[in-house]
Amino acid sequence: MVLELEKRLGRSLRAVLKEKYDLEIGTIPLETPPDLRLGEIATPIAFELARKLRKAPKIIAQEIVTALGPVPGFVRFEVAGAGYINAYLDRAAAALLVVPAGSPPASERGHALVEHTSINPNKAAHIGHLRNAILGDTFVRLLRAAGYKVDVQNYIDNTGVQVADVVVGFLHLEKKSPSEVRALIAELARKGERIDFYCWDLYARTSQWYGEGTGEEKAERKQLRLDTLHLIEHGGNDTAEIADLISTAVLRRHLETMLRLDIEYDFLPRESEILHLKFWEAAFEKLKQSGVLYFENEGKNKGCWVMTRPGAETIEGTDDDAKVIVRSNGTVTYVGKDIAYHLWKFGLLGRDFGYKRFFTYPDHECWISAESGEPNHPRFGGATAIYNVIDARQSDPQANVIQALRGMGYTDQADHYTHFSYEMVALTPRCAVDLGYDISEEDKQKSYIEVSGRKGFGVKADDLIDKLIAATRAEVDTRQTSNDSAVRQKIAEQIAIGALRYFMLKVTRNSVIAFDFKDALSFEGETGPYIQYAVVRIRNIFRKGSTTPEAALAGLAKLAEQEQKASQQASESAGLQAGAAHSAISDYLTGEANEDIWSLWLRAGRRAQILEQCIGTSEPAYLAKHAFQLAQEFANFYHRHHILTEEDPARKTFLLATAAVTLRELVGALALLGIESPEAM
RNA sequence: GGGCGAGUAGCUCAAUCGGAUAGAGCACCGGCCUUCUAAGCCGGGGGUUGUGGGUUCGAUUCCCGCCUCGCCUACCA
Repeated sequence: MVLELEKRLGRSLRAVLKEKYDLEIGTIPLETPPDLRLGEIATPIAFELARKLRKAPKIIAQEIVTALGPVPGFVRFEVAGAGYINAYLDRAAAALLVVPAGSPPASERGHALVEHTSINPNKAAHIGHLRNAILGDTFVRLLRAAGYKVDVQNYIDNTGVQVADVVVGFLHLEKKSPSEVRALIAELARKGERIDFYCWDLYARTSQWYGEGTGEEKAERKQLRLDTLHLIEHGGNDTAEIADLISTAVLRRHLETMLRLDIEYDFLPRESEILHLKFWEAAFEKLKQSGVLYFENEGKNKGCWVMTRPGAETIEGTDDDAKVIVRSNGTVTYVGKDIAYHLWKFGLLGRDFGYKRFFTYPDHECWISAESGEPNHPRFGGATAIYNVIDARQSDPQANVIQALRGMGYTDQADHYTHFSYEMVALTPRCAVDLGYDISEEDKQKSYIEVSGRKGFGVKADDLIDKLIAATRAEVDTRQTSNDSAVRQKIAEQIAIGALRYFMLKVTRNSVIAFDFKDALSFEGETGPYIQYAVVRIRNIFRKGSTTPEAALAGLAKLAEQEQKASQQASESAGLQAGAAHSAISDYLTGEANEDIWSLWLRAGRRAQILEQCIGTSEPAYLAKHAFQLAQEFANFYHRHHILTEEDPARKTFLLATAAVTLRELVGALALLGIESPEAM
């Protein structure tokens, strides 16, 4: 509603500026005034024009208002302050615009590909990975709600050093053969234990082992690590078999963990297929042809294929700062493989993966890459816009990939490549101590300490989820004495997940989250459960009142219809007094005592506006904030206006409709955040 | 050394493209459960927006200098 009216006002203002001053303004700046007494929409445009027109802003504002005339949906415009133009909505009409459920978006906005999660499959997921997956999954929901077709991908680096490290652990610390590893995986599964937790410890032990022993031993172990990596990359040997067993088993665990948070994927492209299907060779040719890559004959990168870094000044002679893509021994770096993969994402590589089914969700299948796949598979790749949810530390390599695409002439694709970057989740020193980690005096002074999978330092995702569910279950048990255990468990899980997802989403992407159990386990104030609680309260009103939100909204629509009829009749019979025919709905939304109600309706009408803001800035936090504010305004309304005891039937209808609209918007906003709305709390 | 990001209330964070009186939550203090659930509501104290300049009608926001912190800066992935 607000978005529509803003667009309408913008068009009217543009027309006035064109006609009166012969000015073409691209977009008129529109903002929300700090107080409802100053209207609902405002523009400071007169300030901008003051210099150009050599007039005081206040005078310009007045001229614009005079020239504006009536605009449908608005009751008046005022000049305020030093030259603001404040627009006042027709409140009853605006509310009636919010009542109908929004039509589903035309799914013609394009084909987006979102890559998120992408955890190395060699250990359990930790809280940093949760932030990634929750941000990515939420953004997928936003894009879909806005009308994009979205493919969700989770890139699996199953042949990298991290997997190699844990394989070294199995082979050389635990002396296990492939069949023994296979047996271990089966054994753990049978006992209901987590293989990714097992690997978490083994990975940390192996990392430590590399650094122990004599200098000679260290060198040997370093070589062992490298040899293991090469055996895995090459494939077709025992080492590679263990890598495949482990990475696949751990990957399954990651999918299970994420499913607890309602996070699903469509496709899992793996590094092994990018290697074996020779994506790089195809990309290498294109990179050479386009001149993005050149062979370095001099300097420190002599003998390598390199590319100029983004933003680098063109310099004469040797560019020692260039990014190495192919090493002098002929092997390709990570960025090189990533360029090839991204050419595939945009459908520019000329090669494709094979596809196999891997994991079944209730309503769809998740596919995984394969050298030779199944004949009938969905199509992936060839997107028009891509979003890579990757932490801020990787902005350099991401920029390199974009630079390469641009250099190859794919400027449109480069422009639609978004590094959806976010800051890491770290632990507060207090939290680290509570978890039993030994931390240095230096670290104790810091406000946060970076987690490290290599050191086994961090909070595992499943541990946190278990802990959250236990805490919410204890609380639910004290409140829901009449519900049975299964119902309580379901509620506890919904609240726990709501708390966790909201915790990760309420902070903007570029701020480091210093994790603390006290904050994460909080269910009061600006939290997911606070919003869920508002939903439950509204549902209770309808339950106690023996009616439904649908009936309430229909009731309001009927009320509006009757008023319109009455007003028409009045104008036909009484002529001049037509304008004076007053509307009850309008009365309910005006006056000092009703400002909170109007404020609630106004915010309920902002969904489309917030959604566009989130997508335009790749920032889900705005929606999280919106949902909280809506819940907060409802809580305020709830305490001031008692609905079920309202005696005036028309006003009761209106108050019920207010609750119904709020309910719909809260449930909708929570769903976009990936948070369920419980029936009871 | 270079690049990127950050510094806002005791703490954790917001603040739309440069706009009106810098806002929330937590913590703290004081009230409110015979009511549609107190996971809630109301009230209160709390700020030289790191610092010094500049740009202008207007700066938390943009520019320059300085201070502090984090990350990136491999022929690792």
